[in-house]
Amino acid sequence: MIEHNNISQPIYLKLKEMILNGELKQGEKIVQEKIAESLGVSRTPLMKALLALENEYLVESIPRRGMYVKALNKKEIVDIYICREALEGMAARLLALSKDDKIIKQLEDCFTSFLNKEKINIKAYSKADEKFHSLLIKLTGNSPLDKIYFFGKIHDKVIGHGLVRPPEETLQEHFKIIKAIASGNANEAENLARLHIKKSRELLFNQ
Amino acid sequence: MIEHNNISQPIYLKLKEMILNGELKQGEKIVQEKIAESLGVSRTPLMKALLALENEYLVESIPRRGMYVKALNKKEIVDIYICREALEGMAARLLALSKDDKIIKQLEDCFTSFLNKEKINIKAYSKADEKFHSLLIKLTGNSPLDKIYFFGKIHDKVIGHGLVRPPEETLQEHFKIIKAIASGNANEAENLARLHIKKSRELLFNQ
DNA sequence: AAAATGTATTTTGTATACAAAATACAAAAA
DNA sequence: TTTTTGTATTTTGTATACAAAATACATTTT
Repeated sequence: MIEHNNISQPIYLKLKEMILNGELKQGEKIVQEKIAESLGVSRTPLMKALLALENEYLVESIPRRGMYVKALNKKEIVDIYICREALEGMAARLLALSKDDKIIKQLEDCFTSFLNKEKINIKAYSKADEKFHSLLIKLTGNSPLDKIYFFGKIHDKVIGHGLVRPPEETLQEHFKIIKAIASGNANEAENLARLHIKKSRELLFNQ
Repeated sequence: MIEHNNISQPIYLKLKEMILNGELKQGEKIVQEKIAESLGVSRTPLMKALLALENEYLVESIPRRGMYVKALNKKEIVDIYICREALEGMAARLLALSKDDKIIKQLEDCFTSFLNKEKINIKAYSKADEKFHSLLIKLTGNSPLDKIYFFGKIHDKVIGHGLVRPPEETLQEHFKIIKAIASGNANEAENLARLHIKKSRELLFNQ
């Protein structure tokens, strides 16, 4: 039966999930007919989804050869962190300038449940971390910024558990960033947000 | 006759050109069959090109309605400039840290022909300006950064002639940025690159 | 005349068909 | 055995076909 309501979107989401959870492995070739059949769709909407994923650095196309799950080398990971540094730094600056209590609240809410905890659940914290960083971007209301920030989920895949540094170390930093935003100190907010990413990058790089 | 060597790429380039030079107007609907026929191709490779353009903020898709040439409002233009501020600032920083004479040479070459000129040709300077800013990004060798920097050409379209401020004002600034990069002063390079964009943004905003 | 309804046309979204390029693999040659 | 060559198979890139949604437009109703 033929559907006409955006099959591409679910395919896109499904493939993204499969890539991020490792069901499709790095470097693996995506044979269109095979994947299309396994998902019960034709190659046309599948191709749309793949092109979207290519633009998110999750899939790589080699013309006349096929689509491959993007395999990130160390340099690319570092380069992605450098981009995040620039973008999240700017986001923190913008939020500090906006002075909106609701924004502070939402950012704090990511982490309040982890305060004064003896042991922090890594899985839960990792999710909160991802939420926080993506919120930082979204709350700016700058849609071009949001459009080019698609790296958030990538490191999840790169680093097994999704965290480069332990929660004990980063929880503090997150609240410092929020505090700087709340105080309206744009320079401080930007610097702290950048330092936060930079520390992780340097740790990854010197591994 | 059926071709099998990336028709999408030329279509993409052609459409991009048509959008940037105004042949396709902002907000105009792109009726696939019409464009496909006028380009002598089918809808399949056209769709690939359109999806690529969508990811570059040049085309907007409204599901089940069609693809439209993206019309940028003032907020979006400002938001794009904010992104450029973050990205080009970071690029200038990276180049300053890299300390490579060839890089300095290439950046300088963009503008040397305009030095000590009585009258500067706007068209030529506008092209040089675009070259400079895209080089700034490319020379970092950071491919994710290059991938997310696709705004360079957009303001060309937004601002008629492609320049927000007169060459007399910006020529100086460009050389100051290059000088800071050459001296290896990363903070200075980043600040100047950001200020350069910010000034144009503020001018646009207060129009 | 304006609004509502129904029908015809257009256009999108998806599936399928098919040619050419890429790949796999077996047979022949070195 | 290793390399080369030729053939069969697979897979991509493009074109086309077709159903459903969207749009246009004329007719009817108020």
